[in-house]
Amino acid sequence: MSRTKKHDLIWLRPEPNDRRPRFNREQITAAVLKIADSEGFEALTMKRIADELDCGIMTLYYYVRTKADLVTLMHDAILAEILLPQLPKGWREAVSAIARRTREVLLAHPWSVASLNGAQFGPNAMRHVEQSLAALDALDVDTAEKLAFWGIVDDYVFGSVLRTVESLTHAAAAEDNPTLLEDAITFGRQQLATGQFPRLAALDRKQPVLKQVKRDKKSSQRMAATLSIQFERGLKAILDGLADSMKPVDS
Amino acid sequence: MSRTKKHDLIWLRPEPNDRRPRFNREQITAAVLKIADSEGFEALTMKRIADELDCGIMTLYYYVRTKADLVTLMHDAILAEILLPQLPKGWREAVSAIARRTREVLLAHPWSVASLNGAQFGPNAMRHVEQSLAALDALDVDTAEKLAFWGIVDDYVFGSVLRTVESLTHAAAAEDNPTLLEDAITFGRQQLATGQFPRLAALDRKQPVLKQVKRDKKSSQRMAATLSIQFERGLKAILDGLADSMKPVDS
DNA sequence: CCGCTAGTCGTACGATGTACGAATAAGTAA
DNA sequence: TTACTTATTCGTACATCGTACGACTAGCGG
Repeated sequence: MSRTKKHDLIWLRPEPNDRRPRFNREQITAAVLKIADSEGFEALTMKRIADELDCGIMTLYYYVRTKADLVTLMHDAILAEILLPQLPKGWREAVSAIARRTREVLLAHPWSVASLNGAQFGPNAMRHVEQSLAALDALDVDTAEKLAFWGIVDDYVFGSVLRTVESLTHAAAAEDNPTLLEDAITFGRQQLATGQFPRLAALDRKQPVLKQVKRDKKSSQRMAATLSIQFERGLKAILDGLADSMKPVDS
Repeated sequence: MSRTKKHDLIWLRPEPNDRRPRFNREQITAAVLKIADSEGFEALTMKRIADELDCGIMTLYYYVRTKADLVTLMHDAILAEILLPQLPKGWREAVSAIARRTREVLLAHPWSVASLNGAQFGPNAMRHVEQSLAALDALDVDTAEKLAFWGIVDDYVFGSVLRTVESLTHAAAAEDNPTLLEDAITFGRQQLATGQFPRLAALDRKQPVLKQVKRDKKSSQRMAATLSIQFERGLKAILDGLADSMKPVDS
């Protein structure tokens, strides 16, 4: 297991390099992100990570106190990705840009939303909040109010991503287990047949939802586009509503 | 372990009652909910559940194929709770009522939001959607549009609850581990001291966030009230915005 | 050359979900 | 009654997981 043997030839002996550990947190975070992105959050095993880095499992615990720490690192990395290099002019555009960016990044790492139970507030979280406040600089209200404003938008973004990820997960599950989809359809039909759901039944009659859909690239793209439009609509509605709520009637 | 011994006295022998299993899913669901509510989602162990029901662990697998099935049952139970006995008049009031109810119930079962990865669509989910559509009966748009409308509101509600639960979790964690809170404060101060966060620093100067707060019942209530007001504000903004987006300019 | 200690990681343990199949008892047919 | 069937219960065994403990190694300052 020892990777550096005692050799006589100097060229085979590593240069004394200040006694550095083999890894640093950045490398470990990168490995962890890679695994989570390509194999899903549940594939994140200490063993899997150690294999990826080609080290012993327990070595990881030199860099990190617990597996939860790794998740914290992952979240902070994500928040770094969310940061915009610069904000567009105008608070509305700025807030929209941050919201869109947040959505994109979270969707690119579908495990992120599901796993943020008890996420810790790290350096990049602070940067993100600061940037969100900066987006609202032009607004003539106090900081607490800006935080509230931003919170509402963020709530919507997170909720939207949450449900989107949810539906993508289902789609994926249906893809590699067709029986599941079949069963779901059967169940849906049964329920509609009870007559308890007139509105849903009517919808299904007009444009059948309960049907086997061939999932090809085209349909996925169309679905993504629909979801994106839906998101924009909600975002616009919220911003409109909030903008209204901020200018008092007497102006 | 056998709970029914062979007795000679008839009164001690159970009446032949049609060979019924000891439990049904309803009872199991109830037990599971009870545990999750009182001890948290992570306390939900097959062993813990079996103990609660006073049966062997493997007995559970007669009623349920996998632990995930239990979670599915839990979610459906929650959705049942969310159903309103009747809807208020007027779409705005109806939608608000459903949204508030959803929030209340989800907050009453904080594990629900965190655990809804891959939740299955059950009977009560259908009822919930149907009711949400019913709330929008008065609107003169087609069903797909109503679904979109409802989706946006639901996204916000979920996101809001998600973040609220998040902050409650943190508060609880800080409570039974004061060191954690201390560390967080130290970290925050360090970060602010770097000067990278002028807006946050200004906020902290005006009304210090980074301080030890004695967590008593009063302060929890005040926090809950604040969060609730914040929620209402967002809800109003969304409904205003959506209502606007639905009446075309030409009327 | 010696002792120290930063860094690595093998071993061991307790906890978990669940596959398998044995044990039991209720019902049915003889 | 007796024997057979089968619904229901659950003990045992196992693979997998996170991680505590402590042994080992190698590079450093003395």
